[in-house]
Amino acid sequence: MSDHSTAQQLEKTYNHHDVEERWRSAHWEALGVFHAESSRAGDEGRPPYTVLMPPPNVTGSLTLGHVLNHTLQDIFIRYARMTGSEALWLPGTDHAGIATQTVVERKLRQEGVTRHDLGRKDFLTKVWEWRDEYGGLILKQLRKLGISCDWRRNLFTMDDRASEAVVNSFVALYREGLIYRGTRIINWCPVSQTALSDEEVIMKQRRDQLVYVSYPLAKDPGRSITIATVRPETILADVAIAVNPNDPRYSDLIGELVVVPVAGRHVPVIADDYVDIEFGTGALKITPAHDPNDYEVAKRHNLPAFSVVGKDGRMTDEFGYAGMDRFEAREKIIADLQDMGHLVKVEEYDHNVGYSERADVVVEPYLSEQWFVKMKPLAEPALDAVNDGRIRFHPEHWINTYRHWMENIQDWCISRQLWWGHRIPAWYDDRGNVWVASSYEEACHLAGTDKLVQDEDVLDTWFSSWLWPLTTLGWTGLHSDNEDLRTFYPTNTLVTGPDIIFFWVARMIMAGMHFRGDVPFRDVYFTSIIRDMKGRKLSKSLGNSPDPLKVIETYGTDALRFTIVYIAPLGQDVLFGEEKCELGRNFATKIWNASRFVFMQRDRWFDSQEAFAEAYSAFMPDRSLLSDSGRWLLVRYSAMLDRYHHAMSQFRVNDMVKIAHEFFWGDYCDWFLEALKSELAGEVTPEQARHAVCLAVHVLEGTLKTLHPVMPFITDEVWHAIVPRGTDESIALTVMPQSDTSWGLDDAAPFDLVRNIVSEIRSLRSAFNVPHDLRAEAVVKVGSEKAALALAASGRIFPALTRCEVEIARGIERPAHSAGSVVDGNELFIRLEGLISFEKEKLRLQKEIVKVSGYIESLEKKLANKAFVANAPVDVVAKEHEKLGEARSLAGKLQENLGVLSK
RNA sequence: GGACAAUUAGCUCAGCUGGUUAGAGCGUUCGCUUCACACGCGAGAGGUCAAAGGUUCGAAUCCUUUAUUGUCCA
Repeated sequence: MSDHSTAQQLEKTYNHHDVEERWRSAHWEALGVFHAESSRAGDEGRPPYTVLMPPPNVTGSLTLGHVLNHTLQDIFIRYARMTGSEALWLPGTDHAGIATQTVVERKLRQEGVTRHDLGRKDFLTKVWEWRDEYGGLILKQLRKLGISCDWRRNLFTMDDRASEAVVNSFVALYREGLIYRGTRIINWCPVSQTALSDEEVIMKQRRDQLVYVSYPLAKDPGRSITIATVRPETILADVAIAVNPNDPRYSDLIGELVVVPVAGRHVPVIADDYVDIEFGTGALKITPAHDPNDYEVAKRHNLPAFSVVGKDGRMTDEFGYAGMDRFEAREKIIADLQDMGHLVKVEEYDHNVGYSERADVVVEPYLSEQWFVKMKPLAEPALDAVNDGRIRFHPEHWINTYRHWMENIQDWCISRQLWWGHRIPAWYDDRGNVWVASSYEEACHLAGTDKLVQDEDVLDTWFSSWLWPLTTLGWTGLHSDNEDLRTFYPTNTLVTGPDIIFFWVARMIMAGMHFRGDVPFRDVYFTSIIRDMKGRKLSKSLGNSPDPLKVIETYGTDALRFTIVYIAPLGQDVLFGEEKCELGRNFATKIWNASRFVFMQRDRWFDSQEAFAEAYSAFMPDRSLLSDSGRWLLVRYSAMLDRYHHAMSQFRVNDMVKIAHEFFWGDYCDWFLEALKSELAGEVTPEQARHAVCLAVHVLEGTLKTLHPVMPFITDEVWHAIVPRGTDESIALTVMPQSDTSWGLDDAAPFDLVRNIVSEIRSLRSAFNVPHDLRAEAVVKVGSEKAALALAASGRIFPALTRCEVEIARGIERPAHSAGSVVDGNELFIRLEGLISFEKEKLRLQKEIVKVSGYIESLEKKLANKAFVANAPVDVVAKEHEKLGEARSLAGKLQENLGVLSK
């Protein structure tokens, strides 16, 4: 037990700084409250429930996207914990190869040093130093969100354990023939100077010049063939001109040699089906080193490939452009072609061009030797797992995207020409043979020599991320096994953005299926994309991304968490403005104040904390002691819990939050607590009063639990004030309430009538501009004995809620000088002598009658329709009859009232 | 060009398997410092559910086409 308990009184005003400081993550971390143990789960223990945190980038800092994503994960995990699961949330960070190396290199450049000056070893030392100093920032910021992961298990993708898994899985895949080394045209980023996978290339529309160039025939310079290209600078690397074999325009030229302009080289005209007759001139220049399709064509025709653009995006040719930037060279060669008379024309041309995701420059198709993963064999089981529902996507429609990618999958280029990352476990001997092994020693053993040089390249960061569901649970290779893996794998819910379906989600499924033989998770929840109020994506350059830490400072973490979930429906984009957090802040304040009120009543009706604690622990709602409002509350509470749990089972987190919010504010505060005020002020026995107070606390506590997953701080604070509780106890470890169906419609009906009458009286007062401080008299001509009982039981709440004394009457006529209305078959009249204008009241009644008549007409028409009566289900028809009966009765009463006024 | 999503009140969105007199929050109008809360309470105004066809006894909801917007893939 702790040495102190929390205060039983809440401060007069809610201060989120104090509250969130008191229950911050570090407090629970020190107590180990969010730790999960495989020993507590399993067949005899609690069911395991695991959430895998998408590892944030170590170079990152907290964004609203993180806030949404991690709040959702926290909601799933806290809900699971409170519904009996052994809930494990696995945190970690990602080493982000290119991003991190770029950051550190930029820092070094400010000191006037390049990584090459330092050398590989010293550079990596610098990166680790940087990581130790700044890499924890994002985790620190995440803790501010109050998220409940098992921080003991925090993993970094470059940690020894994760690295071991990377090496072992690489070796395993290589030995199965699923990893190979090959010369191919890959996407090259000239800024980062590394290969990229297809997924790291973003297609952007761009306007370029389509340049028409004529190539003279070698044997007859008077004749020429014209091609169209957007990359005239690569003319220097042309090895052929290709035409379609079925194109009559060029059939006589096939086999001829043409002269490459500027370069002066003679190249053949070849025929290949790949050429599109319709496009451009129907003749295509073939530049195998600078275009993947050309590369294939060249291979078919045994043509050589050579390159004129270097790793840095500058020309490397022998024709006078060497050293120029590729775009500069493009301008120059157009001018030169013009001068030499080869330029036919230039057209503006819109097309899509690949850009490097990180550096935002045009990628260069670059011919080089790289490592690849053969994807087809891995994709098949991964596709099946989603197709047959072993993995479910929320929202479901993302399956289409997933399926499309899986069915058209290309091999994955995994080597990166970087220093920061997992170095490829391949060694070369002096004859150029490659030896793939888990260690240098093993490679030497295989090669039979110790004169081996390791491959210079590192692996794509995603090559470690795709193992995340395995490595976070201690997997280091094919033969790994441990209690955590057995208990917590497959994990349950993955919350991530749809933008990384290919990068990450799909590949994790492949890795999970391949290495562990089972899906890595069962449900994938794709989060909304957060935009600004104008619908634009949040970006640093637009300056439209609010700093979550500042928002937290202003509104509070609970407020931010609540707001972002409240406005983020499943599968829709979210328009976020900082001021929307008022919604969450206002709600937090409401919770605070309502709780304060309830605690005031508790302290008024109980002599001591102990007396309350004793009565409360024994509390069971008792019909004979409850007021109608209390019974009504329990019905509403039970219905709320039903909808709440249902929403959660459907992954409709934002519904779940709305359901709890609506119940608390609308039902609990606006009706129950208001009724309770006047009930406690009236003639109640102390026993009834204490029972009512216990009920108020009981439902407050239950509602706090339902809100706890989304608002962890304030709910813990208020929960600790209910009865004395140690600071080592948490609402997070309590059990979520479930609905209780023993509270049914009969319990709700009496107070529902009272509520409807209260609303009607308020409307009438407002319609006739009755001064708010004027006490008025109302009469209800009850339509049933039940109604009479209900009004008698709750009569004392009317003056407080309506400033009207309400009298129950039978068989009376409409009182003179009154406004009248009908509520649930009961007639209501407010005496308003001197305030009522007969004309106004007549007009109001007439308007009402017109409205009801229209309604009656539509119902009559419906019921007169034989097809409707014949085809519609019986209960639907019955319901329409019922509606009609009620509407007719209402119209009759209104008509009668109007008659009285007209007399 | 293909696939997917969206289009409901001034704004942001609910409305799930067709049967409501179409809802909420914000904003707005009016009244209220009522002993938990003005970050509040109460009462209003505001919508031919993007358009046109179709299915059906019945369509905001299902189907088709069109328009607009967005995302992904060529």
